[in-house]
Amino acid sequence: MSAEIRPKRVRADAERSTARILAAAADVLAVDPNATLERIADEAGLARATVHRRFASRQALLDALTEQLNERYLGGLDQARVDTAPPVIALYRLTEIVFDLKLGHRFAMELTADARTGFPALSPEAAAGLDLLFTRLHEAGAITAASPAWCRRVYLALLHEVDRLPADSPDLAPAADEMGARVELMFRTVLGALGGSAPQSPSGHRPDHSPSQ
Amino acid sequence: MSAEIRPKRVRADAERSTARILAAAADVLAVDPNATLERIADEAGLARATVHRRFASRQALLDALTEQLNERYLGGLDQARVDTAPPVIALYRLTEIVFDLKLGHRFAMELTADARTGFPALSPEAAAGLDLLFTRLHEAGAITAASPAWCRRVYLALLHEVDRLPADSPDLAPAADEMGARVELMFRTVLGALGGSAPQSPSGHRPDHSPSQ
DNA sequence: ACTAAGTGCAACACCGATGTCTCACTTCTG
DNA sequence: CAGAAGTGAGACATCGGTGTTGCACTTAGT
Repeated sequence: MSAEIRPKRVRADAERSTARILAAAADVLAVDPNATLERIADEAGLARATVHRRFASRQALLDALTEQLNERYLGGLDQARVDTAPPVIALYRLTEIVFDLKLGHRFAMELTADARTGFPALSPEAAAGLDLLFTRLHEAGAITAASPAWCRRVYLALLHEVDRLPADSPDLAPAADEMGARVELMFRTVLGALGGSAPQSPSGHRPDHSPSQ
Repeated sequence: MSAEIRPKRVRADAERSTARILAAAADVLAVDPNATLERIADEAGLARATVHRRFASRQALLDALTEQLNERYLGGLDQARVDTAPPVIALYRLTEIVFDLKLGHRFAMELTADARTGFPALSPEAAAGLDLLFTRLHEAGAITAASPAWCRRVYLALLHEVDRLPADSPDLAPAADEMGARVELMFRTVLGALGGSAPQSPSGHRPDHSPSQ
């Protein structure tokens, strides 16, 4: 095995291809986790061979996507000040951010599932971040659910459902922008699900009028 | 239409095989929706060829399973008196029944998803039954969520999560029997998620704690 | 107990998805 | 501008899951 020196400089367009593939994969896999590489390449506007050039195997692509996803989650957790801000505020902000990422939540949800389908798990760091948030929410009395793991599951499950909700659903009515409405619904629903009284709670902040900020 | 292959008269033997296959399929597919027919046959203790004898194709098996599932849901909806009983009671009873069915909720969840994966939809009748229940819940002021479709999605999603929750989760503590604990958690969680304040449950438990912390 | 139906086993063809390779062509980069 | 790196297109091998068939054997029904 000769010490092969791979080019340190990746050509700009190659990097762009990689990005497009990952983006396309996120989109396509969000809808159908069993989508073909052909389908993904198609969505990315590239040839299937190119996908194989950038990613040695389907699994490699999945891994890379998972990694990217986890990084973004991690970034979101950080940006939402999950560890320092008032937990209810942090939850709302996090939800906003996650929706803003526009990443396939169906795929993201699969991160919580076992690897039987070939999907790796949510990174321990990201899980820990979420756990911290829910622990703080519990301590603050904003929710009654005790175990962070359960909260995480519920959060991700509802995230998926809200994401998949048709834009013209009556439950999305109140807010002006659609994203805001989704965040609103999501926020309300998780808090309720985890035993917190979202809208009328004195400790909770009420995002009724201007939810996006 | 029934997807089963029945030449003339079905031998009791064969019928039993069919049942075992359907049961095995429900179990296996609940964990991995992409499981092999081999895997299913294995679980049923039968040869793969036999599966093909009873069901012309994988899709046929899926259809039959879906049909069976829908029938059970329908039976549960009826048994829970969704149309006449006080809606909150009906919800609790329905949840009990559905958990009792021990059907793969992961698979059941897929019923709500699009047919991209080859999974057919929840039958209109069953959907209508659920819709009726949630409409009545809304009218009774037990929940604030307006659209039955959204309620349905949340209900099924949470059903899946509660089903997949490890038996030793701290959130399952209160009740004596595990099933009861799951029903309890499920009941509390859906009502909360849909904007209702979880009342004293029919089983006598008080799920809400005073926010003394 | 006799017969028809059902099953296990193994072999086989088939199909779709994955992964590899080559070659002509395009696009970066220095 | 020139060479290197990247790409598209297509052919090709491979692999796993599906569906079929034949044959020996077991089981149910009357």
